[in-house]
Amino acid sequence: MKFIILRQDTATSARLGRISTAHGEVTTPAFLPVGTAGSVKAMTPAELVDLGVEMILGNAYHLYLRPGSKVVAELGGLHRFISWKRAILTDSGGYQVLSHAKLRKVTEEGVSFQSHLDGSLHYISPEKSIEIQEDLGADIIMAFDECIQYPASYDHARDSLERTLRWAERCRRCQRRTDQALFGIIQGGFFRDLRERGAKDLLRLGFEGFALGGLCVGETKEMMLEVLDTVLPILPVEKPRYLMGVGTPEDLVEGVIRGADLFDCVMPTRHARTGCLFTSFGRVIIKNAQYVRDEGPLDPNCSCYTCLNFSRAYLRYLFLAGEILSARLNTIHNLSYYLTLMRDLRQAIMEGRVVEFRERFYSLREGVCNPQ
RNA sequence: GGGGUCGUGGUGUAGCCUGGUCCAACACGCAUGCCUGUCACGCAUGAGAUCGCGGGUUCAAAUCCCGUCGACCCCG
Repeated sequence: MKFIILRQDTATSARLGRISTAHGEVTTPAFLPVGTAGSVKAMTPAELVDLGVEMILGNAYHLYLRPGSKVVAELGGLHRFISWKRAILTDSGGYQVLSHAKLRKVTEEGVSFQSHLDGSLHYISPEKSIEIQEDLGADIIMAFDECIQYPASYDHARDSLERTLRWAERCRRCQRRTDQALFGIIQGGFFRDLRERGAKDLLRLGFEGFALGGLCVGETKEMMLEVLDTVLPILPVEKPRYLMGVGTPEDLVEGVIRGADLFDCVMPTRHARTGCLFTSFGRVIIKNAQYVRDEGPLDPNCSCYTCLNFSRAYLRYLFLAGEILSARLNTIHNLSYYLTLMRDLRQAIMEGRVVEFRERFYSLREGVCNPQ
């Protein structure tokens, strides 16, 4: 993997860049749709390409459990298995330590889980996570970290951070393949000194990119932005910065302005399936009764397939009727919205008008949007 | 013409025999919100029935009695 900065904004920390991988280039700032279990739910790879997706995210934990990372390796790796020719980044499975909290046991050595699929016992260590991710063969792989819930005590956040740092070092050391970029993950909860330590200690281990983890776990917007303001400035300019699990359209704008390059989030795809649609005016909850006879497009400013061809009334009907097409059309739109937002942000960086973009982005939402 | 069963929110039901704890419960539906390194799930909150109608018994009736209307069934 290679990363170059094409343009650095002067008024903000935003930057335009390009990641080159064996599976194509990714222009940053970029949003990665989430394809946890080897598929971006409801989308075909061809549709993702049409939307302009250059990299997707897969998950080591899920693919290890099913169909099995060895199976994927035997079938030629994840790209070939899911027929996705562009770039892939795999998550280490660390987040599942958090999301499957009930079933976990964390020790210095690693984490034991009970499978959420069949209850069988499994064990993932930093070494195991790297092995899985090398079997999957993504272009970018993540260090195995521990993501803690919010709120967390200082002592817990510190212990967890220190363990995550030791795990990061083990990940670095056990890496075999040289054609995959390994990113480290900065934890530290919402304590400024811990985040600073997490970043500085991780820098010394020499990863090819740096991620901020443990964000958007229940903290306030201000707290998250404070972490970004603390950590992003001390990261090396020449390495990609990745905000894991982030976030809302607003989060993306704020992240880009602070110098983040990569984002992934289930929000556009999951919300598509649960009827919450993103538009230039804010969120539209498509099941609401006010759309029952609404013949207009979901977002008049959007030129995706869904907005060009279907009415709000039809989208509402499809959703309430539980039609599969609802998930598909909604996902096409939400992903289109996210990808267009990122494309517009990149354009704004290129043209040196990031601040203006931000103002317009927020002003469109004032007063007009669906009351939250 | 005779006999029987049933009528409870939008839908389907529970409660009725053994009247009070039912200004009525459950499911689905409906309405509003939530969802941030994903079980196409899930969660929260809310609206909605004078218990077909009328009368009676009783301190008290969705519940017992009488009448009546309606739906369905059986016999003629």
